[in-house]
Amino acid sequence: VRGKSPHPDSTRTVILEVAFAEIYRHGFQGVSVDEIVAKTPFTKGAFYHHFPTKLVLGYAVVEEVLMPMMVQRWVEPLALYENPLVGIACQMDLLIGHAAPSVLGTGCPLNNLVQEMSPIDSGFRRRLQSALVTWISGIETHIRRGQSAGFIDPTADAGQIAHFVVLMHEGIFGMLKGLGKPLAFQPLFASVKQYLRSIEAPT
Amino acid sequence: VRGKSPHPDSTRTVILEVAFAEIYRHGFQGVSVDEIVAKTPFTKGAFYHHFPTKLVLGYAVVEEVLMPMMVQRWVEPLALYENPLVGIACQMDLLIGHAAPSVLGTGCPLNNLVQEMSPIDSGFRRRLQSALVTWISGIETHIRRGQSAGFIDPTADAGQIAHFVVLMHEGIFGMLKGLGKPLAFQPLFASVKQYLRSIEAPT
Amino acid sequence: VRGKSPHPDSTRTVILEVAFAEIYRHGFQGVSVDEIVAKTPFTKGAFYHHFPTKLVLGYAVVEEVLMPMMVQRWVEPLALYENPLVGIACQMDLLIGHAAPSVLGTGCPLNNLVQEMSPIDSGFRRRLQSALVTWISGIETHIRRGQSAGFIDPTADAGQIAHFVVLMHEGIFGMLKGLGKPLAFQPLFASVKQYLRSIEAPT
Amino acid sequence: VRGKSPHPDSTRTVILEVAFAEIYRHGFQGVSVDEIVAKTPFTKGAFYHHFPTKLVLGYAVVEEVLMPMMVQRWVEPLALYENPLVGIACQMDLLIGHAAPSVLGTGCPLNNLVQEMSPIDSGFRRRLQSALVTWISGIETHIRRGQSAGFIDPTADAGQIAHFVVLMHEGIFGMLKGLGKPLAFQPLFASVKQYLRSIEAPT
DNA sequence: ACCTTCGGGACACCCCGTTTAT
DNA sequence: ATAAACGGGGTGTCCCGAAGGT
Repeated sequence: VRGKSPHPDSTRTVILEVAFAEIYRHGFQGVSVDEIVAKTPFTKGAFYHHFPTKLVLGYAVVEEVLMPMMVQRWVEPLALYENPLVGIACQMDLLIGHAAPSVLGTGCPLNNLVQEMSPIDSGFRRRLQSALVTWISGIETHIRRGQSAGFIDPTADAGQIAHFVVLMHEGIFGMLKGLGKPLAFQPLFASVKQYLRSIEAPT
Repeated sequence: VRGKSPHPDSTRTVILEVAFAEIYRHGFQGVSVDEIVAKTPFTKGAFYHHFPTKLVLGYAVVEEVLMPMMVQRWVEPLALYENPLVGIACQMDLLIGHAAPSVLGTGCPLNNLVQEMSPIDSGFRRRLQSALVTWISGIETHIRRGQSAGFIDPTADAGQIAHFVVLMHEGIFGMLKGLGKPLAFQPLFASVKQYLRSIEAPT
Repeated sequence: VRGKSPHPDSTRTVILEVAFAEIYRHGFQGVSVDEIVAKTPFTKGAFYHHFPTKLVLGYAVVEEVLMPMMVQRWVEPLALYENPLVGIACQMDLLIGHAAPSVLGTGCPLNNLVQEMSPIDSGFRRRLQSALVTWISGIETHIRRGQSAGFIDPTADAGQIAHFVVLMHEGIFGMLKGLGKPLAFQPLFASVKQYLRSIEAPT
Repeated sequence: VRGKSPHPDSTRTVILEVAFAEIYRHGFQGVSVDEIVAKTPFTKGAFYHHFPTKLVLGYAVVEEVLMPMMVQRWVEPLALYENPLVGIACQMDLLIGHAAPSVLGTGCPLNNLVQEMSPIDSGFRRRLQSALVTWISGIETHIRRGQSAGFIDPTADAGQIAHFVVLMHEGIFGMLKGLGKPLAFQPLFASVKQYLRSIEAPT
């Protein structure tokens, strides 16, 4: 944050966002630095001024773009719902069931990177693991709130539920991507709702 | 099938298996033809004698190695169990819960390729989709058998259940890969069993 | 020229010789692989088929081009002279004093590489050291012959003389290169002859 | 020398000295501007404020660091000796024979640059030539003094001797660098002394 | 004036998947 | 079935200029 400029570090930010979009679509190994800079108004010289290597760019994308996005999309909105189980189902229906078909074919950005880079590079592994844990922890907090508020079976293990909720998100993304048919969402979503009902507090 | 040789097409088979192993670990884009042939007793010339391009090799790996393997590991063993729900749980516990930790870090071969290649190449997409559908259909057959035999709620949608069962498999693989801790299997497995119980036939 | 040709591996040889010439003129660090291949009828792909890295090419140039050349130019011709001291002086006069001025400005190939690469890379250092030792040993053999034949003071240390003879060769090359005036050869050569006279056998 | 500042031109001086040291070890082409500035407390911007190009820096290193150093190390000390031949031998023994082994492996700064840059760039060539001539002239002055004082054969050509003395310095540096063994100094030094004796004034 | 951050392209070395000649 | 050759592209570095703060 330098001086009075309104766009303090726009170059870096622009590169990060473009890189995120390209990595999202072609994978980290499938994108070249040339392709990324070609989609920005800058050159490779500017790129390597901000990021020493492509790998470091990848790390920055995870930390500065992907992780905040996961929290913003999947955790924070839950605060708007009194019953977190309702929130989870509604958000899933909203962000996946009603998403553009093109997005569904590309899957979940976090899941994509986990599948591709976790076994290859430990730097990625650590950061992606951290993102996953953050996501799960965020869900867990809301599950506990739902237990306190009497919506969820208080004897259930909140952490275990949170893990499974995230698993179902990743699983849905993966299945839609693999099946290539957005229509597959409804049956899968039905099973999700059935699971969520099974952990409601007994009335 | 060349005549008197006891290993009719050993070259092609060896390449396929080596390629499968390398692709499994580094991804399709992360492996080079050189690396693959270096792990076989053959040369690059032999490689291009059997496969016109790297992409065609990838297709052959999916069709001739990966897809049979999925059926053999996840569908056929279910025939050994009277109750398919028990079979699903037992196989999952056996092949994932008791697998070597190194395998868990590399995930599910099918899921890996789906995540990496489905959005990039339509040839891969079709073949991987076909593999997924085959897997799901195989499960569905056993689910129907379980309904007929009175183990599973007969009013449930067998196809929907089969989809979710596969989703849970891929989800577990993905979560274990992302969390990097094989210990995460037990809590996830607990949720899987809870779901399976929820679709049992009412007694 | 391929097949039953008497030059079975011409590509590698051509690259080696072109590389030697370029390195001779611009130094190893001063030449790019692109420049080298541009001066051959081949492409970069062919280059990296024969040499895994630029460094390995450099090693091969030392071993396969430079070292044989030193022996051929500075050691073998001495066999033609009954008195090796005469041979040393005549060869020096012939190969340096009457060489094209352009050659003198570029110095001695061995000395050039020693100055540039010895302190930087141990692989170069070992090979260049070996070339120097070979040169010195060759000279020493002829010095001993001269002692047996009664031309050289038999009490002198043949190895020490050989070292100094090589030193004078490198020194002359270096001075001519540094002074940039081929005319400087005569006074330097006069001192060389004076030294050689000082080790003649006493009459 | 700028007036009231206590460090008149420290930035430029610091860069020059760091550059000299780096060029000494890796050669001019082997050092990058980045490496040089990284070893100073300044940035690349400061560098290019003082030196328009890397080449100009190289020229400045020759003129302002290397050349004064040569005079100071190899010419001025000779004034301390009544007999310049003794001075030459003693200084050589002192500055080479008793130098740290690490220095010997890096050779003579002047010689290094001559070998590397003289054939490549005329600006370097002129300046290095000038440095060499200065060195030789300095030696020649002392040789004449030695002739007047009766230590050196008065019929000898002082310029020729001076050239050969410098040749021997460069030759020794080159041989030690190439052979990689500081132990080689003694035999070489013995030959040097023998040459020096051969030009003594006849008694 | 001095120094810094930022950016620009050209080019470095090396590897890629592939074809051709043998 | 092979070794040799092919180019185009991979990441990263090079030297340097531009705009602006102190």
